[in-house]
Amino acid sequence: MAVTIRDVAQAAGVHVSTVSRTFSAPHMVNADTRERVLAAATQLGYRPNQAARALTTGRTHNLGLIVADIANPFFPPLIKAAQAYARERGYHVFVADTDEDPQEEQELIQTLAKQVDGVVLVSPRLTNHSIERLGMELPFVVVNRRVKGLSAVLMDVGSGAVQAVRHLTSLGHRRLALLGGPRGSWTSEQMRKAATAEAAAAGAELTVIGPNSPTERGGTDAAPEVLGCRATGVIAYNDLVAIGLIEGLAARGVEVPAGMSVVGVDDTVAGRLNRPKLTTVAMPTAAAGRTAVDLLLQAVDARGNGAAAQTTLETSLVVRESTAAVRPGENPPAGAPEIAGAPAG
Amino acid sequence: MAVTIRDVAQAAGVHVSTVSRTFSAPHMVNADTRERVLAAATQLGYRPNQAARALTTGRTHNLGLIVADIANPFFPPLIKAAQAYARERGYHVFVADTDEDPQEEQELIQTLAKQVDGVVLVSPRLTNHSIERLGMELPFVVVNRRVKGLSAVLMDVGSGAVQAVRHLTSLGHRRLALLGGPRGSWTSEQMRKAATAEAAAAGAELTVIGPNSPTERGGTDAAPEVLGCRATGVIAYNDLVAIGLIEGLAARGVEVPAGMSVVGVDDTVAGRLNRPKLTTVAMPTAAAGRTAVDLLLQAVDARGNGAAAQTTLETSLVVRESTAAVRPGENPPAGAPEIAGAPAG
DNA sequence: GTGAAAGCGCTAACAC
DNA sequence: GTGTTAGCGCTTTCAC
Repeated sequence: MAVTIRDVAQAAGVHVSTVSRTFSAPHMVNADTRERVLAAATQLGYRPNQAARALTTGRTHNLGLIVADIANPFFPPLIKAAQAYARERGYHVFVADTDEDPQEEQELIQTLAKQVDGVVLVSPRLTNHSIERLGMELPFVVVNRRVKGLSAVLMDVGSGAVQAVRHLTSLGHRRLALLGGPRGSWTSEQMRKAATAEAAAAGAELTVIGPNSPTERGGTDAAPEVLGCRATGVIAYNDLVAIGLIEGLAARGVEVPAGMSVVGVDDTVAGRLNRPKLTTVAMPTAAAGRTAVDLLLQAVDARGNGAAAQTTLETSLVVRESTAAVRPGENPPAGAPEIAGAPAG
Repeated sequence: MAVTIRDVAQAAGVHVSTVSRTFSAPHMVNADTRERVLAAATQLGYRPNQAARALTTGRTHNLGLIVADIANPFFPPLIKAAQAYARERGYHVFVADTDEDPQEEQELIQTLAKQVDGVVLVSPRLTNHSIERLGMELPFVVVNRRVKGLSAVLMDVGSGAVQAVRHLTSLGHRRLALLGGPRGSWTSEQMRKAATAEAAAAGAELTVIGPNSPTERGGTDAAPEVLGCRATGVIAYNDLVAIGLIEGLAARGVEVPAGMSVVGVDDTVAGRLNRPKLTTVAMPTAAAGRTAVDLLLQAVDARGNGAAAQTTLETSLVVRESTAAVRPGENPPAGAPEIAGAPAG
């Protein structure tokens, strides 16, 4: 097998405990001895075995990161950032994909439990109740979800939706549509509430369409309904849905942004590369990944005590080419009574 | 702490070794006893501690997966497939991102070494020599690279490039350009060789442009050069480069596919969603992920004996909207001598 | 400041 | 078929 602490001890002419101390509590060992041990260690290419170490310390220095779908363009930047940040702090991370299956999610958590110090759950599919129960045995941080007693990082899509509505109304749009996400999505619900309120405040009409599949297909399929409600500006659940919608509209002879303004959410590469380039609500996914790891490590250190922390990350509208001023005549006929809008604030 | 094998033994009224056997060699224990042990185990919620198990067996049941950049759209499908397949076989996977840094790659491998049974290296940035050396201590599988003594999964981009050239020449294009990837890319070199040979065989001219950054920017920047060589059809190193090129051409008043045909490589979402939809060489990334894990597990089981296996995966051209027949008059004037092409085969 | 010894949770001979 | 024992690589009392 590989080189162990015993080999180093022998080579340095000290006892194993001294070698152990040199690595886990260097200040407790005489400088000279330390040098000698370190020299022997590098000479032999010794690396402490984390797994063995974990057996006595109870700290694996590993984290779990569980997402619904690695291939969904929303996740990779988050995974990348979480992994990089964890590494900086001396942790390795298991990345697992549940394929949107709650059953698999639970199984994953349980098999991972003994090998990690904590896990980050991104947009979990498990019920709050299940998560709470599992949370008793292992530190968790949830992303885009609120679970009693657990730290969470939330992305403020509500404010993003508000910005999107303002952007559209400032371009003169008065009839808006919101393409919601899948049933039960926390994000979708936040968007709906915020957009509805803001539209009302701005005196605009807003039709909510959904639930929709969070995919390109979801957008394409919704195109007829969008046209049906006579909206001139629409906010989609995410970039994929927005892109699908644009396609669906094109198939029906409506060009974006000339005939319709479309706003996405997420700011994925796909949207950035789309033509027209997508106006979208940028989600702070990388920051979310880092923050989640940060909170998790805090929770790990606190070992049960220490209150759960909630961090809300700001979103921001990125204006590109898929939105434009409403065409004259596209709004309710001049002179017709506007929908009464409650003044904001 | 959590529930251990000892608790189960006590509850079931047997000794720890019996419990151990019930989990690692069920056939070696009497059916009745086994039932009793299993009952006690589930009742207590016992799960074997993999890390402790690894200490004696030398098998961690963990794998490492090291990629250059998680956020690059090429990798997620591979990661997803590898992870899913590993899980099916009872393995968890550490995913790590080197940020294209060979130093970091090496460090990662070394710190991971003790915690995994093997690692998959995707498009490694380390030199072959370094990899060979590390390969002595740990089973490796490399993807898109050949390293002496190690199993590898290769994607046949050469054949993909040939298909792309044929597609373009069959559309009447006679002056082609190839946008290479970054310096030292195995993939890029394979493409160059294959495309050059096939173009010659088809009596077409092929200009190689590069090295280019494997990003959208790389494509945009290459636009002037592409125009300069008077090509009417171009094959880009990957989808991102292709998309960038299309943009760069548009900025110069050249529309795709009317004014220029463009073929990408990878078949990422980005290309699928681009407008015009990208004609591209589909890379079997998911299959590569699965195959890599498969080969790795074989190597792990063989423990040093067992020859290194090489698997080459086919690529295939997906024709969409970014390629079209050459415009009349765009080729060398009729009557002018064609470039002599060596007949194929 | 360093050595000796026990033990983390588990498996693997070896007895019986 | 099951119990006993030693030990995987490491940390951590406790002596000295």
